Amino acid sequence: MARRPLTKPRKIASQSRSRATVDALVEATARILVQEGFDKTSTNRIAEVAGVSVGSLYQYFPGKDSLVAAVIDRHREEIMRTVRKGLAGVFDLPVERAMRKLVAIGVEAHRTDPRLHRVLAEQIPRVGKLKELEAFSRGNYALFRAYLEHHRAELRVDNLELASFVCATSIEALTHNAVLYHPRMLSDGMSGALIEEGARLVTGYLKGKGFVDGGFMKTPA
Amino acid sequence: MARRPLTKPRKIASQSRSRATVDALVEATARILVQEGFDKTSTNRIAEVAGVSVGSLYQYFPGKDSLVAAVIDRHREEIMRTVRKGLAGVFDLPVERAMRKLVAIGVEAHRTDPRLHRVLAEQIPRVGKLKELEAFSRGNYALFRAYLEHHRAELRVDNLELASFVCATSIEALTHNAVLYHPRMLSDGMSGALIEEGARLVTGYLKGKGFVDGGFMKTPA
DNA sequence: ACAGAATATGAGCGAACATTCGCATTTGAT
DNA sequence: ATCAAATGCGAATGTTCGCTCATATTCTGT
Repeated sequence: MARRPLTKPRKIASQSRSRATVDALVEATARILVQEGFDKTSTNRIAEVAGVSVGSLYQYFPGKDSLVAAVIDRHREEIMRTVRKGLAGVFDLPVERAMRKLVAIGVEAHRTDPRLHRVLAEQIPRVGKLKELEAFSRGNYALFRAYLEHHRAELRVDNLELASFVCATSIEALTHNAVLYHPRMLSDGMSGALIEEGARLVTGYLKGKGFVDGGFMKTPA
Repeated sequence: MARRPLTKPRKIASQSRSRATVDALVEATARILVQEGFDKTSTNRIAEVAGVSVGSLYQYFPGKDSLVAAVIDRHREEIMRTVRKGLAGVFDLPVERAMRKLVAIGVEAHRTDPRLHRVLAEQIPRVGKLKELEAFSRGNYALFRAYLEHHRAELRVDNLELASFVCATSIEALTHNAVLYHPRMLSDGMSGALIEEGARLVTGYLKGKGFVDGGFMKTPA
């Protein structure tokens, strides 16, 4: 009965089986989010599905939101793993190929558990994870900018900041929307078409400085 | 006391002052959404801010969600008014100018009460308005496609469907993100720069069919 | 085998909310 | 002036849900 008041729910973790409990809880949260929706995702239900009791839940998580946050973190890490893997070598590729690769990576990343991705994307504001998400975006965006600086010679843009924003935003939106809302656009070999178009979009933008009034494009030096 | 049971909350409206009540409720909902957030937006609070009683609220709205839905509809209509106004004459403009105009319209549309727009964008999934939003997107998207068909001769794309998706998605994302998350990008005369870049992005995509391996662009016929 | 720490349990408390219903007040027509 | 319908009121009700705590079970080192 040497029970010191564990009033404030702890977050400190595990020595053996508690690991399993934590995993089960996070896994259950993800499953419920996908299959039953955010509203049905109550602490009691999570515990039930995880096969543990609510009490145990509160041993490791201060509340429902932190459970969802854990799911988000887990998902994001999985995505980053995909991205890092794909990013290898891209830095030294010439623009056209690099862009094609980047769009492909975007598609691939969004394909990581799309149903979960969609729910999370929709419910992130609710959990106050927006800040982290913006940070994440800014990261990609900075990475992109670094690439552009490195390849400045091949480009015909003067404002790299703006160009990074334009490209990163477009690629993100394109892949996000395609995967989540137009899945049939990616069935069969169609995904190649999207990648091709996306790459062409940003490549043209980066390499072609604009139109002279007749409809001509200039060629990079 | 000829009181027939009004149990089921009605939605039928007004003959005079009830109009004011309904307006006050919707207006209060919008104000609370912006200033206090979705979570604080309870029926009681809405009634309080609107200066009416909860009972009256339930006379006209079956519940909190329908209030939010009303706000959404109202906002969307305002946006559509802006868009329609801007769209006049665009249909017959040549590609480059049309695109510039379209991006400008996107910026303008998102500037309609950006704070409300942001909250709504974040909370729409919660209210089950996603279907309508998708329909709305598809509308713009169809409009865009119609434009492309009309100007097919000036273009160098073979898949109009795909091209519409690429352009509409990019413009939407660009303007949305710029207005809501990078407001300083539009202060001063900077908005011109964004419009210029966005227009160049899609125009280049539509008119330049792609690259030959050396980095050349072809010129439209 | 034993003690104490770690972990697990789940009924139940309490706060927040949505919603109702009996009644009061206003409006519009006669 | 009078009445019925429309509108408005808000204390009271019921439900949902997060969260706690007294207790039970398991684990680890000795």
